Amino acid sequence: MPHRDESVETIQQEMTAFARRARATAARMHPELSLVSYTLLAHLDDQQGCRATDLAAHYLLDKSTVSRQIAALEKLGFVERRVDPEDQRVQVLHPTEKGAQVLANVTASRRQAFHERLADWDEDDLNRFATYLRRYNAAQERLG
Amino acid sequence: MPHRDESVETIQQEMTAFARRARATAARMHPELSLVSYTLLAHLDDQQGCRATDLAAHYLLDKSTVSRQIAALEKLGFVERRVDPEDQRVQVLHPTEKGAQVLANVTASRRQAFHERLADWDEDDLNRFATYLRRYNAAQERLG
DNA sequence: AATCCACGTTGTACTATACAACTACCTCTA
DNA sequence: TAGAGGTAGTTGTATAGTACAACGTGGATT
Repeated sequence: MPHRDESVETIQQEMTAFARRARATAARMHPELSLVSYTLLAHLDDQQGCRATDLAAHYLLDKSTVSRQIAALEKLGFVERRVDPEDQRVQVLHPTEKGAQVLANVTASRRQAFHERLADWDEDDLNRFATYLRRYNAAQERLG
Repeated sequence: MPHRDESVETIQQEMTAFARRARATAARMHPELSLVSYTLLAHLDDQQGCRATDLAAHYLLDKSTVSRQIAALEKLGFVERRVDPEDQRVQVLHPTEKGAQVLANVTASRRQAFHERLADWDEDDLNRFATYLRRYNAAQERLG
């Protein structure tokens, strides 16, 4: 059984390796929707629409970044804006039919990739791994 | 106990969330050395020097990307090049004294951050989490 | 020697990102 | 109710990271 420090070291190394690779892998697998666009579109779908500001706050992105990402998604016809009648400043963002479709495709294909990677894991291990990841991310959010 | 699919779904979500955040977090914590530069420099340190081509192959980066990263590290005085006397085309890259110093600092501070995030984990959980991450990354390397 | 291959650099282009300045609009207060 | 101040979003500008293609130089093979 390795000492605590060794495990932490491994976790650090593996998380770093993963982070380094993730975007490129995602981009290779889904040229039509980057990791960030995917995430934003998924959030819109999940929340049944929200504001650019909410996306920025939720994902710790600058509002200008979100503005441009959304502009790109709109240009692709994946997102539409509906001005809030209550407050003319606000645009509520929604996936379009087409956007929802693409999102569904990418989600399915991502899900399949994960299933393949995890195919030979048994159910207990999967469950524990999922729990650990949630715990780790929660701690990271808490501590910055 | 969640079903297999739910665990996979959680793993996917959490890995994605982590990947999205990682670079920005690293950049905030260590403005002096990006996640990529850090990784490259650490590899040089670890391997006691290697070629740009080796870095590119190991990290799946284009050689031009590595070339520019190394150029930047050299400009900062963190890396030096030694032309291989056996083959004039080859430059063996090494961290400088200064580079090794900075690397050590960043490593220490990253390690501390991980220790903080994982402070309230018990030893068994840490060990299992480390094992799972290694296994996951190995599978990802295998399957692309 | 001629050809081919390996190593690295440079030109070019694109994406993601931040910060700052700006416009338009809302809200609150004197 | 007019002005002050705050909020939502866009645009200008700059930077980092990345890839691909074209190239130069030097080693290896035939």
